[in-house]
Amino acid sequence: MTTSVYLVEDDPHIREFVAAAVAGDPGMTMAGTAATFRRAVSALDSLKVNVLIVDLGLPDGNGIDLIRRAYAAKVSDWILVFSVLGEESKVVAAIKAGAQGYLLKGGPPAELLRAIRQVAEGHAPISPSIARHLLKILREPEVPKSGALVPLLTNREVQVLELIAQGFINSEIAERLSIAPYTVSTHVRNVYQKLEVHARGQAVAKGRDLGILSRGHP
Amino acid sequence: MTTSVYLVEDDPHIREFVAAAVAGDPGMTMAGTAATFRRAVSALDSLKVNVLIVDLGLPDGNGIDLIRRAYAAKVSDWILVFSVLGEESKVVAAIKAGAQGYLLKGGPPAELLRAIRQVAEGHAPISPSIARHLLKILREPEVPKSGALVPLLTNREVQVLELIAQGFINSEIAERLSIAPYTVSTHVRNVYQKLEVHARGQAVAKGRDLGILSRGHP
DNA sequence: GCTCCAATCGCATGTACAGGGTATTTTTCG
DNA sequence: CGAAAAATACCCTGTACATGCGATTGGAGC
Repeated sequence: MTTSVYLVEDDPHIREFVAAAVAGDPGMTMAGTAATFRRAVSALDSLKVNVLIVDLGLPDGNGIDLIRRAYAAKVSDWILVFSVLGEESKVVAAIKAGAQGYLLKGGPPAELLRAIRQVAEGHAPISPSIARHLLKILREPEVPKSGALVPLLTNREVQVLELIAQGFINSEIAERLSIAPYTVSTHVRNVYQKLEVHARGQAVAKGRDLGILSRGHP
Repeated sequence: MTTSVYLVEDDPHIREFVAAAVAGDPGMTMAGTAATFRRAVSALDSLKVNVLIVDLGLPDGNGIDLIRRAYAAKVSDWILVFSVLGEESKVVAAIKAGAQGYLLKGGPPAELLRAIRQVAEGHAPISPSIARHLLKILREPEVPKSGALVPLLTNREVQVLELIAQGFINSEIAERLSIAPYTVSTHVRNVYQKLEVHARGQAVAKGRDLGILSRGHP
């Protein structure tokens, strides 16, 4: 049985390169390619292949998001990330989104083919440097404690900020906390001052960056 | 420079097998072996090797604990776990304890030697099945999706949302994107509709949860 | 007892925002 | 080329927001 491959990659050179490599292997066939995030997304509907290869450096969108969609839609048995150096920070996000393998560009063609063959056989191809990155991440799962520079919000302020992140307006927050809307305003103002922001959206963003706000459930 | 190897393994057959394999490689030397947890621990004091290989299936003790001690005592540059099938649940624990690589028994001798050479060169040798296990673990914290697909924002909408997360008001966003404030309003409205939100803070929160917005640098 | 601070409540002002429309141009893709 | 999608632009209305200020209460800690 042949292994069908679908490639999402913006660079035409790499696209042809991969296509040629796959076409040259008797056990594989190219099921198609997409050059942009948007095209890939619209192709997902009617797509059904064995291996989906995604380049994270797409010009028009979020490769992680694409992986998540493809994974949710079960368009492929396996998803491989094909990325350039310097995007290692996206490794975990990509894996969480559903990728089984993570390859770095720049290797010889044989390595790519070997990786495709590996996933088809149920293995997980991961570049050595990526594997090292994974180990590091696993070993230091919790290090958001960056010194004591994090502004300390009071309990109430955190509660208010959390409700802001959920889209409530001040009067609704007041209701939920059984306090007066004026008081909510005060809390909001104090949050702004401590986070050095001046808008609700910015406060939410900074609150997340600082680890004050917990993530939701997407 | 030769790579010195120390092996902790209870099965005499495997011990001799590994010793023979290492001895047969001109670039490696066996620095010693230990058959039990107790012996290995007492050997740690005066041990100093390049690669420490630990079998997790020791009869008299906790291999994870041994790794932790060895890691804390810095007795080796690298620690490899050499385990039998079915002990994958210990993978994460071993890695957190300090192991850099995780191999499964049963492979050909060449694979073992290759792994030792890999760690000596700074790579992380991980058996394919172990790698798959790691991926599964990494992916598990991900909350199961409720079927709803990730809303698809256009480039402009993402840009606008990013600027909102940075605290800019619509007119400032318009300036930065060289468009009319009215247009920004339109984009914001479209973002709200797609994300099913109705406030700036909520949009930022959801954008982050969905991976549309990248995190900042806290 | 006194101080500090979180938490509470209040007012006033000007601006920004959300949400309802509609319509044109530019890009993209088949 | 022609259809579709994205990006652009505009208007209006009522409400929410940001931000200036002052003030009281209750608890923690010295």
